[in-house]
Amino acid sequence: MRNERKNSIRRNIIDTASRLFYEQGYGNTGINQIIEESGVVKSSLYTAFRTKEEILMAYLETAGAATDEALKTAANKHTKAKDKVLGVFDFLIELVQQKDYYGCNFLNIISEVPKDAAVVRRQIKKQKDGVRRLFAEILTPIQKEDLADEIYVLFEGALIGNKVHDDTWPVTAAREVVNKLL
Amino acid sequence: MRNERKNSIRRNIIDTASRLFYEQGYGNTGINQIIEESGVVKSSLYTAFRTKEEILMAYLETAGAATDEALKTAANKHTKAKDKVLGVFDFLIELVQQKDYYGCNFLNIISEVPKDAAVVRRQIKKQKDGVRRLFAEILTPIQKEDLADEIYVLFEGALIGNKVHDDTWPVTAAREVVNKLL
Amino acid sequence: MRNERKNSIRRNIIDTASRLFYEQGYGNTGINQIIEESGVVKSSLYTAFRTKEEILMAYLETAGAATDEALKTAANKHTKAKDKVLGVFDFLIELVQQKDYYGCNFLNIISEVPKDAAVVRRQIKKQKDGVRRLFAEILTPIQKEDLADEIYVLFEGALIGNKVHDDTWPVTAAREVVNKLL
Amino acid sequence: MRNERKNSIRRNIIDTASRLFYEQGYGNTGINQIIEESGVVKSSLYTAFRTKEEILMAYLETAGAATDEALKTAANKHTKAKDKVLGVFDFLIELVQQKDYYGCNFLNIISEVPKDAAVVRRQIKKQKDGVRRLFAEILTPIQKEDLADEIYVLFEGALIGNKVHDDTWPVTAAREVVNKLL
DNA sequence: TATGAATGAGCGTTCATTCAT
DNA sequence: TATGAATGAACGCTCATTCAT
Repeated sequence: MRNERKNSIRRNIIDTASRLFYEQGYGNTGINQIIEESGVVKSSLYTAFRTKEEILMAYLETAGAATDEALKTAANKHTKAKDKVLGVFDFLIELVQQKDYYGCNFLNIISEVPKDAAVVRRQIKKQKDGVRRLFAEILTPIQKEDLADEIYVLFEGALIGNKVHDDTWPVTAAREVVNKLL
Repeated sequence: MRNERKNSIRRNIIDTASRLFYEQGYGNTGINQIIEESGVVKSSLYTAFRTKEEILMAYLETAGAATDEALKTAANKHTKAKDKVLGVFDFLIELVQQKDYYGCNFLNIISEVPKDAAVVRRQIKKQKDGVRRLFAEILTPIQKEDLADEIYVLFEGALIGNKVHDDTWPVTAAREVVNKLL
Repeated sequence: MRNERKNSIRRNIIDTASRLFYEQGYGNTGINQIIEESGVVKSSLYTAFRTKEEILMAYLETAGAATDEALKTAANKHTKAKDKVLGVFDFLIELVQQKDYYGCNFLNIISEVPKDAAVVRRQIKKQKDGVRRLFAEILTPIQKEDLADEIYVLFEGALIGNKVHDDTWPVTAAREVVNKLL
Repeated sequence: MRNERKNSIRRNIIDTASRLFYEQGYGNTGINQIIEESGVVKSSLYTAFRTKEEILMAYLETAGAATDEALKTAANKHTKAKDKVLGVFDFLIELVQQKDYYGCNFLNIISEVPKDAAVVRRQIKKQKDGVRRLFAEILTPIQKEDLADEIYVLFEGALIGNKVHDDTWPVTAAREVVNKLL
């Protein structure tokens, strides 16, 4: 019961903050907006999290786990290595066309965190290293793991290109290069 | 006389703001810091620029022109199309290793501007369209302009990958893919 | 006209803050109370003063000048050195009996400023050094300036004793010792 | 068992709070810091003490008993009345030179307690009345008890003078006056 | 009794912008 | 046109205390 309540507060904050951080950005989201939209009192928020940055970390971890899962699922729809990789890019193509898609959770954050927020940067790097590893794991069976990072660079180019141009073509272009590479 | 002064004020603000926006980010840089470090008084700043966003626009335009120039110069060091393209990536490799390099000016900004700042987003898109066009112009003579956008996606992947991992390898990996593609 | 307004804001803040700092203490007085009772808007206050501590400094300087003046006046009512010194203690006796007297401005502050507020402590020390100097200057003509610090210690004992016991007797006792010493 | 635990909690809180109140001041020490550094959970603290002020009272009483003891010990090192009194000031001279000395426990507090904290002020007065009584008791055998309060004022002047000037000379000066008086 | 969770009020400070001259 | 002064709203965070279990 106690934990339920604590968790409900934490969850509530993380859920609200996640939505706001994602839609508006970290800097453009104030603690006050988080408490208003979550209904959690300010001091309770600061009992659950010591700083705004800690909320950001929770957001990154939550979104990170979901992203890992989604990418793996997309890959595992296929059996052959090349299809798995292409499956990831197919997933991206669908993803970026969703109307509530505002770009990659992690790339959105990385440019607006202050210099001294090394923990945040490290977490994002860690998340992205997971994607590199995913590609490497898929490609190892066909002895093409040395292509993992090249494909990863295309993955990032697809995401940020979509953000800049607000269009699907960067993802499609990246997929096409992957298709040629493998 | 007046115009000189006005222009010197504008330049002064743009120079200072550019440095700060680039090093700290747009949101992490306050108007007060800009006036302190530029020596321009606050109301003069607001005579020269109507909003903070206008200063941002001036920064993007200034940095954009310089970037265009630098990329063209890097390409024009070579004569053959493929070499020109690779020359651009070679330039990136050197660029990201400079100690005062904090990432791509434009990708740094795009994620932290508020939703309603369509002008800013449009400007960044325009800037990046210039890069696509550059690749297309280089590749047209050898009838490979349809690869321009694929190479552009690698260009962006290189930049943002460098930002995330704080390392040169994403740029090198992107260059390698370009080498294979052409 | 401009300066009038600026000064009126500064003066207004200093006056209000002085009263509140003196009556309630520095820590027990919030910026919000200062702005409410002075009528000055919060951001105007922070244009005039960079920090709360700066307001404290202005208070100490203002009160310090007034105190210096009052002590000198009290001393100069007399011509003989001993009478001058006793005059200072007579002034104290009257002072501490005033109904709006809450103790020495400076001793009130010294114990509640944080460790790192060295500027504040230095200012208080400087103020008190002025009192020591006053006694020394009075006593030099009769070649008793070596007693200045002993009398100064009695001066402080009188003030803090009055604060602790909320009574005039510590001042009277100090005066009596001075009478014996000279 | 329960009482042991309760007492250990009380002692723990008092010890931690005493250290913090003394080193940082009452206002500059928050309940949160006390619970963090004592390891006692917040609600247990509020079971043992009803308010922060009650903790302050416990601190004053504890420190008061220790101070009484120390002063008596210092006096009883001697047999003659004058020596006893001078012994107290000798003790002060050593005391204020200790590196973890931050001023008189009681004078440190008196200026920063809110107006309405009459209990606290009364306790401090009571503590200091004990010092006056000590001097009186020492001086009664030699029929000089009428000097007790004059010596007490010097005692306070020594302490607060040391606080202001961060130096031993005020204590030495006070001792010298005592020497002359007796 | 003991406690983990929750509270509302307030902290000092900074934001981008506008006004009066 | 240029400027020093002024603005209201919001910032992230901490306070001493109380509640439900």
